[in-house]
Amino acid sequence: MRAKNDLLQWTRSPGAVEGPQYLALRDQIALNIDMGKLAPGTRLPSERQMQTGTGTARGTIREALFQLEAEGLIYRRDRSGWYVSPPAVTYDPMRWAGFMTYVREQGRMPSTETLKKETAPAPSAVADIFRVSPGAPLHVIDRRRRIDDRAVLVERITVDPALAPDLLSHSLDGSLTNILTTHYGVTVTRNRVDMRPCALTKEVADALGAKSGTPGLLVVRTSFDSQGRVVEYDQEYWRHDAIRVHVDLSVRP
Amino acid sequence: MRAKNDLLQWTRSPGAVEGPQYLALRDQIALNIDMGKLAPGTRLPSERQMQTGTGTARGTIREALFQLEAEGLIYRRDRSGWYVSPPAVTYDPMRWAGFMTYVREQGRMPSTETLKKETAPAPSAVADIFRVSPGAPLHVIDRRRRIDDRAVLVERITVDPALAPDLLSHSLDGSLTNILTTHYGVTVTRNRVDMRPCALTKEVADALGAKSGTPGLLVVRTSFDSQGRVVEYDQEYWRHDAIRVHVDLSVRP
DNA sequence: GAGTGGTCTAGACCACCTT
DNA sequence: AGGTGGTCTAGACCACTCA
Repeated sequence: MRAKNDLLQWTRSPGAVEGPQYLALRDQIALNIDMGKLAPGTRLPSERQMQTGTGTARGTIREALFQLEAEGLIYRRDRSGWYVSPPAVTYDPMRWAGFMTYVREQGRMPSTETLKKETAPAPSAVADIFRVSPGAPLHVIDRRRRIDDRAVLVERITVDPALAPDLLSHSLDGSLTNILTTHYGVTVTRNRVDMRPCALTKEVADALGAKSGTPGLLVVRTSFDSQGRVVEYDQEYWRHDAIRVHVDLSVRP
Repeated sequence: MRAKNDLLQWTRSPGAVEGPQYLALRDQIALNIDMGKLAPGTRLPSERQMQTGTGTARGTIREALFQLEAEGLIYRRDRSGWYVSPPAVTYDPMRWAGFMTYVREQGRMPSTETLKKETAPAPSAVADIFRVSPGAPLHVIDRRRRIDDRAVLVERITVDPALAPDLLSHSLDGSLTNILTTHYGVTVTRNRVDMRPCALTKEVADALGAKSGTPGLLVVRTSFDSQGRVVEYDQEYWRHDAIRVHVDLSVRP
């Protein structure tokens, strides 16, 4: 029953020289976020609430929200509402630290959840990477990872059973590389990382509680041992607003 | 005058179990692109043409196009039309090669254009980076870079005049690092790179012939010399579908 | 000047989350 | 059960590109 949101005060100045009105609304909300009036995790008023008073169509309001989503300032939980994004964590591919480590280092709370684990025949694309014949059995692990209880990525890890036969009998909610090292004597000596913007497919989006098609970042990591064998092949689908990449290089004298 | 596009044959199967129709159209177009029926650079039929026959509203068609844009499969030229995206180039921050070099190595045609060069007072955020007082004069260079004639990024480079006094009198359409090395004896020994998804602001979007708010990737590079001084501060705004990042690391024995 | 995408309105119904 | 976002229709006018 209270004046719940100052967001609605965005009545555009009539004589303004500005552009489209959805950008004016975007600016309004962005300003509130930047000034800290809307803290991370806060839920925005509903789309229909933002309409009240203004003669604005709902579609126009949604345009402003999509814009902010693309910028990483807000995100949505499917059919629940729009929320202010927490700050992104920084990922440094040059360090060998795993998710649990570097998230914790940044003062955040990481957690991992195994969604599925099975030994399944290799699809041909993956078989090529492991240099086995298509259809050969490979361990496949699907996990979901959270930061401060917000799901930020799902990943599919593929491991060759030749290197770690009964891998799936372990608890996989911690560091996988750790298990490979400790229990199977595997040593990773080379790491390849590829990154590209993408849109989340329905399957991934569902697991993240997002809408299919929301922007994401695909990070593919391939680890090799000293003999050049692929140890671990990891496809990570990130919410695009949750990650930032940082690389620092010096010339070796 | 011909049957110009098979894209319109996407009449959804009536009894289908599938989801929203904009995703069906998305799949249709994506399929055509993947199969090579729509080559990179090809222009899609206009939105209103895609409507004809189907009883679909224009808004629904646009939703499919936005989705494909977010995935990086297509892009738009403002008020001109939708086009199939060319393949992305791969950027490896660990190599010290510049844009002109690595684009050429990948069989593509790079070009650079200087939009503006001036010596202007430092905004406080930038002054901090260079460790000068706010308002101190710094060289600022705005450039636009293309791959195969398509504008893919605009960048703003900031250089301390103390290191390169008459830098702006040079032609800046080539490698800037080259000029700094050759003419001013500056040696870069450290490079820091930061990356994050973003949305293109109006100013940037205009320079790229894109619509404000289209998804982008911000790459910030900071170069230092052996004494730890900032040599070059470079903010690159990329079309998100034009770049892919690749890092390869081995343990040093 | 014809055609394009960009913006906006004013409805509607649905699946799903929340309480 | 009520409210939320998700999808969709059917218009309209505008600014701009392109030939």
